[in-house]
Amino acid sequence: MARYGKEHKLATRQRIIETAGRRFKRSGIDGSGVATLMADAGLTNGAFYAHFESKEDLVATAVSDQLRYQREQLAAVAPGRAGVEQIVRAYLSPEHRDNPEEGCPSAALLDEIGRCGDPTRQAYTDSMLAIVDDFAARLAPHDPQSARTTVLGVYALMAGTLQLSRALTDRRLADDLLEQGIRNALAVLDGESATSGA
Amino acid sequence: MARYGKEHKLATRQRIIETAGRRFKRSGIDGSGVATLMADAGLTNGAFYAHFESKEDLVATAVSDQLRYQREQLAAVAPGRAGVEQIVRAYLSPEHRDNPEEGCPSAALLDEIGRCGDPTRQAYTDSMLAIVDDFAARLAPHDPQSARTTVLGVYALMAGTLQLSRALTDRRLADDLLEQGIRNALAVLDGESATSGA
DNA sequence: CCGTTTATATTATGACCGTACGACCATAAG
DNA sequence: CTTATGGTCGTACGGTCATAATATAAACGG
Repeated sequence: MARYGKEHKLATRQRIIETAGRRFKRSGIDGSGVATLMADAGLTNGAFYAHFESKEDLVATAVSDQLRYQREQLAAVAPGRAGVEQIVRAYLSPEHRDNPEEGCPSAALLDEIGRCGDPTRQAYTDSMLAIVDDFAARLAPHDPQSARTTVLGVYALMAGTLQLSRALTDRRLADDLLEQGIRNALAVLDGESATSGA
Repeated sequence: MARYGKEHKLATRQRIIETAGRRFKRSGIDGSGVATLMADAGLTNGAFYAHFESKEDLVATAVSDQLRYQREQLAAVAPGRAGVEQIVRAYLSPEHRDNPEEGCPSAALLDEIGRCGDPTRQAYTDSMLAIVDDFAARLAPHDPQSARTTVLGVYALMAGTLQLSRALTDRRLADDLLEQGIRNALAVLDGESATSGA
């Protein structure tokens, strides 16, 4: 009875989710209307509600998807301290700052997510925990439970630093802040591993 | 010829700015309409444009005002390391997290500000620098220039941590993150002062 | 003490965009 | 050729920013 190959709708849905993720990061959640989101995916607004119950439904889904993608990217980096430093430097780079739509969803949307309803915040929390646990296991295989909070703290540090760097009009200052953020992130990570390692 | 006491309009303007600041922090910038903002101040939408050129004009003004207020609050705290620790603990407290409309404008709005136009970001930058220079002078009277970036980094760390704590639905985890943020902020501050002091 | 003057605020209006839904259509699978 | 699926288009209703016309109220002169 399947009139369309069953991938069709799923592929469309996925396309909407991905383009929406990018649009949200560029224009904000409240700043992105359904019509615009659908146009980004090459569709018109009416088709939206065949794929999602509501805008909030899409928001939660897109946030999850964005964090899932971020998790994959992080997992692809070489293990060990060298990998960690590479991640930190890439995250707190001028390139990342200047291309929010291709970057971290938390840096682009965190305060807006904080104002979202429970379903969206729950989706964010779940996906966030997957990232953090992934990373904690790599960072401290002997005690991933305690490393969880450390990783969360560093993540917050990096997201906040990138946001502030984006908000400043003084380029020089914004660049200096990124450098400072790298030092801070590494100091926290090294300091913590020394503490828990000793 | 002034038929109204000249304070009247200024007082009204200030009332709009202050109530708008609170509303922005609660509902976001894009999430707050002009009519709502005016109703908060006990007025109707039409009167808005007698006080401000546009919504963006108000946003820039309100952001400045919020940061000016934050600067005053910070200046009122006792100097020395004890004062610094007090500030960090108050900032990264569950009370602050759970009352965004009375709290830090950066924690509530930073990513949205990053997407604002130049005038707003410029206003943010100027007010931010006033806070940071204030604080840097208190923290390292001998070398406030270098302390500037340190303070900016800690500010970003704290804002990001508070945002993330607000986004998480797991209360326990959110609380743990705040504690971790306090440790991180103090570690950065103590580490930096040791470096520049030695 | 009262009316005039004028600043301030209200209400009405404009054109546009927001979410959400329903009717209709084209197409591709069987 | 039938059928249901995924899509477009049109629509409802409210909210958005902004402006203009109108009403109100405060301070002054007489």
